[in-house]
Amino acid sequence: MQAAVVELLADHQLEEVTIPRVAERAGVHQATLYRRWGNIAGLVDDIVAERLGELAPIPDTGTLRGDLELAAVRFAEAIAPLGAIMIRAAALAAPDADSAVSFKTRATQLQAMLDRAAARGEKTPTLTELLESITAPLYFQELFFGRPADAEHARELVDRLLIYVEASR
Amino acid sequence: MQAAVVELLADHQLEEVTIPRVAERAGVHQATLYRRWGNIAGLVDDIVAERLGELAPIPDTGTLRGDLELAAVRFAEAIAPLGAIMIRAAALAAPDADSAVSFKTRATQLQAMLDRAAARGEKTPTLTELLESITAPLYFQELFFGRPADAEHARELVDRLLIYVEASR
DNA sequence: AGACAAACGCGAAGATAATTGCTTTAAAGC
DNA sequence: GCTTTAAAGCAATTATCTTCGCGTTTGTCT
Repeated sequence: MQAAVVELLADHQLEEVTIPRVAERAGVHQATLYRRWGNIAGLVDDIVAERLGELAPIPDTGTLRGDLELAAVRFAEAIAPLGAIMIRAAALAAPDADSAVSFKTRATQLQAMLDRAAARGEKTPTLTELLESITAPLYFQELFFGRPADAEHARELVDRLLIYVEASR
Repeated sequence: MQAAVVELLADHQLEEVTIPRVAERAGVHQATLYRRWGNIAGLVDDIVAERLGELAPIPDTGTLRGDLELAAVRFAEAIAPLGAIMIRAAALAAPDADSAVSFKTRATQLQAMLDRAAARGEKTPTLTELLESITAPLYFQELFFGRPADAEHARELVDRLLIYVEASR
């Protein structure tokens, strides 16, 4: 299932990736996909969540900078191969229940990461600051400029966030 | 045309806003819309660009902070009434030619704004830093949390950017 | 093994969207 | 005022998605 969607996204426009096509490629019946996910957005969103869970687990390196960088780089690498298209598809599904849950879960884990840093006595950003300073720009660049998320950019963003945190607290 | 789309977006899901429906509401023939825009995404993207041009002209207040705040607040106010839905629709159309042009135009104007500040001798962020620190978070919050862009939040982001710029240059 | 529940396969029917050739209206230039 | 050109209306055709009832498989529990 995962494979079929990723392959289709690789050489088709997002609008061309439909339930019937995914079903054909995956060798399952369309009705199965419609029953399980309802629409393409739900399916793709599920896959993004799955990928992030596998490829971008929340790190625990012992320092805030280490955690942030690893989290950011992993995140960038997990979404990069799929390009802007997958992010757009995931964004489409955003406000409904399921994807909200997967997002919330991830947010909770990131919060725990920040809490660990705070417990060590480090100056830490808020979760919102983290999401807005790192996740948001990575998504944004993909979405509007087609710039794939890469490790170097991710590190740059972490740096920017930490400079701000140091300066303002 | 504008009106028909905005009205439909007001009380329908994005997927329910289709060319045939917009055409009916606007009292024009669907073929007209298909010929001019090809699909819904192109149409919506056009409308977003038009709105931004009208409602969020690039300011020239005399100070960087003033410019940034006004630009951010206007931007937030221009997109807020449309909610996440319109951003998603615009994002869908992102990488193709037309929307790239409108985006580029806007980016050029913002760059000019930054240049003016630099000419006055102010410490200025890069265009990328501006987009990533202000535009990206506003989009992100709308997209994933349904939090409408509001003036206060916009100002907070400007503040964050300027603290960073002061601290790092 | 047998019984049950849950998920999947199948194909057809129904609904909607997208395209097309042609006609008609409107506008612009001369 | 007339000609030319571009855009909009129109309706039929085509393509595509989406849903549905029903039978079959698969896995689990006893």
